[in-house]
Amino acid sequence: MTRPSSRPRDRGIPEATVARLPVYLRALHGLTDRGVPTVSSEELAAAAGVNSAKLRKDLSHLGSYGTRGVGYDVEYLIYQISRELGLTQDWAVAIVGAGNLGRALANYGGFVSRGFRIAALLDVQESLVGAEVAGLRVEHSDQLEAVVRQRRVSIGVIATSAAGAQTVCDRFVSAGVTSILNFAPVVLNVPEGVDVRKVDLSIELQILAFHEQRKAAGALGPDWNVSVEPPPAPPERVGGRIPVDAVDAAEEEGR
Amino acid sequence: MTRPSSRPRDRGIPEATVARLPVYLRALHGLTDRGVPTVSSEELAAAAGVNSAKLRKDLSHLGSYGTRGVGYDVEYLIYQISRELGLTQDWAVAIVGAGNLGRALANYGGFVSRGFRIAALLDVQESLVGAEVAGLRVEHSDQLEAVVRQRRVSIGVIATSAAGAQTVCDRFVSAGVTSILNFAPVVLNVPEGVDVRKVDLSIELQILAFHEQRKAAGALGPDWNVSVEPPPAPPERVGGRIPVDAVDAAEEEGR
DNA sequence: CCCGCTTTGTGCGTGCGTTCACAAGGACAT
DNA sequence: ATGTCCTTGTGAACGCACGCACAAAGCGGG
Ligand SMILES: NC(=O)c1ccc[n+]([C@@H]2O[C@H](COP(=O)([O-])OP(=O)(O)OC[C@H]3O[C@@H](n4cnc5c(N)ncnc54)[C@H](O)[C@@H]3O)[C@@H](O)[C@H]2O)c1
Ligand SMILES: NC(=O)c1ccc[n+]([C@@H]2O[C@H](COP(=O)([O-])OP(=O)(O)OC[C@H]3O[C@@H](n4cnc5c(N)ncnc54)[C@H](O)[C@@H]3O)[C@@H](O)[C@H]2O)c1
Repeated sequence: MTRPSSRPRDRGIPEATVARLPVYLRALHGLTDRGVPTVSSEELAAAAGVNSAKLRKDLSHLGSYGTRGVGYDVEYLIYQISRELGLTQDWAVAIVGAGNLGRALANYGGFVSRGFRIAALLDVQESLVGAEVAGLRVEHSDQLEAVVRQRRVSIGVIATSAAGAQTVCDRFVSAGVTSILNFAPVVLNVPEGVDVRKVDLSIELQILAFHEQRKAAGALGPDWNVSVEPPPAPPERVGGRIPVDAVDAAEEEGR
Repeated sequence: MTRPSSRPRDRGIPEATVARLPVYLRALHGLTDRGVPTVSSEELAAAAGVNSAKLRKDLSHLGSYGTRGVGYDVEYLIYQISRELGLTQDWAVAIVGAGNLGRALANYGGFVSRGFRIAALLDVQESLVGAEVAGLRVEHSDQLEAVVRQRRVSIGVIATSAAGAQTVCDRFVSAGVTSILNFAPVVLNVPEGVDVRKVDLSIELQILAFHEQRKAAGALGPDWNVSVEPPPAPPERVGGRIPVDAVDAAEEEGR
């Protein structure tokens, strides 16, 4: 009621919606490439692999950008979603860990495509420092804080071994980074206000395995995966309680 | 009421729970490595980064494996979760695409650690075929169907360019693979009964950017990201409708 | 100018997931 | 054997997300 604008009636966009906006955006880019000027919610939803009602509700959170009876103007919608996601500005990203994964990330074209710029690639290992990867020179991770401040890094990517992840995370945070993307198989501890997203290959595989097992189980009857051997330890109590304090510190390479 | 067993009262485990079981499993492995025999829901929850009530409810879906007043036997719980996830058996995985990412995946130790075995690494590019990566020889993707059948591959990983992803996916499916992990920035089309999980770096970054922008906006007042330029196209209608059929076919490198 | 067609934007019912809070259960000491 | 203490397992309340179904709105044709 306060503003006559047709934009966001409410600045609180549901998290589930935010996670889908990039998918819509990609589908829309595909449409512009093919010269399509306008798209209906039905068509766009199909391209994005979602329900059309869900798509419309998602878009309605940004404002009223469609035309009834016609659909959405592709270019305009791209602009609006991009702005909402913050892609109209440049984001400087620092990658720590120049191993297999870190180098693959640095070489990844899709990284740069939408407003994300790799500002630095850091590693602790001396033998890697100075090497050139994707037009970047690997810098020593001692420089982390300096690099973050000087190059206005706002997103940190952790591609180190699991052992180093929490330390790197802490340093990112103390340098002022409040958005972190973590590839190491560790639960990171961060203060309030810092966003962490994790990408965990091992977890994805395990989820797939679970469903795969289900499918197989259906064909073979119930209880087929119950081992003939008795469970390894009929939970027999022996020792007393052992206090566990720094549990989240010691996690080893991807289980 | 039918079975006296203390196991699954209900075989339907919530999807959200399944997604967390691997996290618990990892935390539990960390505990065994430190020789901890028993853990309370409070401690384990802290290690996994979740609410303890949620942890208990999650575990309760598998059965009643805790001891009141004491907690959970670590080894035993590891066994139960592993079995539920299907990790007590071996899963053969085939990776298609031996580019930067595919090679990083093949080299990834955490891949093999828990019952997952890389059965093949395939690529269409002749110059890559025959190369050795992580003890594997790259094979030509013509061999996909043969490899899947002969080596009992049940999980397919797609690490090709976006353009090739759907084709590879179709071939996986027709060869009988019903679980697919997709790294290409494409919405895959699969028949009922096939599970697809996607890992999309670009989406994760965009979600982070969204929240990062939010935080900055709070400090700078509302509407700060509204460009001074008028929106690129005051959605002015020109041409007529253009039918869009194969929308999901044409997607380009990660936007 | 009005009418019919198409598609948006959304109110509403439903179901899932999260969290609180507590009774029930088991271990250990006495 | 009994009491105390601790932790599990879960009932219940709440909130979010999804999808149906429809009224409102714009467009084009007559
Ligand atoms: N390779 C994959 O496909 C893959 C997939 C999923 C997850 N991961 C995870 O990503 C991480 C990296 O994987 P990778 O295959 O590149 O491993 P890697 O061993 O090849 O590379 C790790 C790099 O991080 C550096 N490093 C370690 N500690 C550091 C620190 N404190 N500061 C700065 N640099 C440090 C090392 O010097 C090394 O170069 C691992 O945690 C791994 O579990 C990898
Ligand atoms: N590199 C990254 O960090 C990263 C991150 C996220 C997503 N991705 C996505 O993962 C995919 C692979 O990335 P990359 O960096 O390894 O790219 P890349 O170009 O290095 O490798 C792609 C490989 O796939 C092969 N290929 C293409 N079409 C094929 C087909 N039909 N059958 C078999 N092989 C085929 C190519 O020959 C090439 O070797 C891309 O879709 C990319 O968008 C990459």
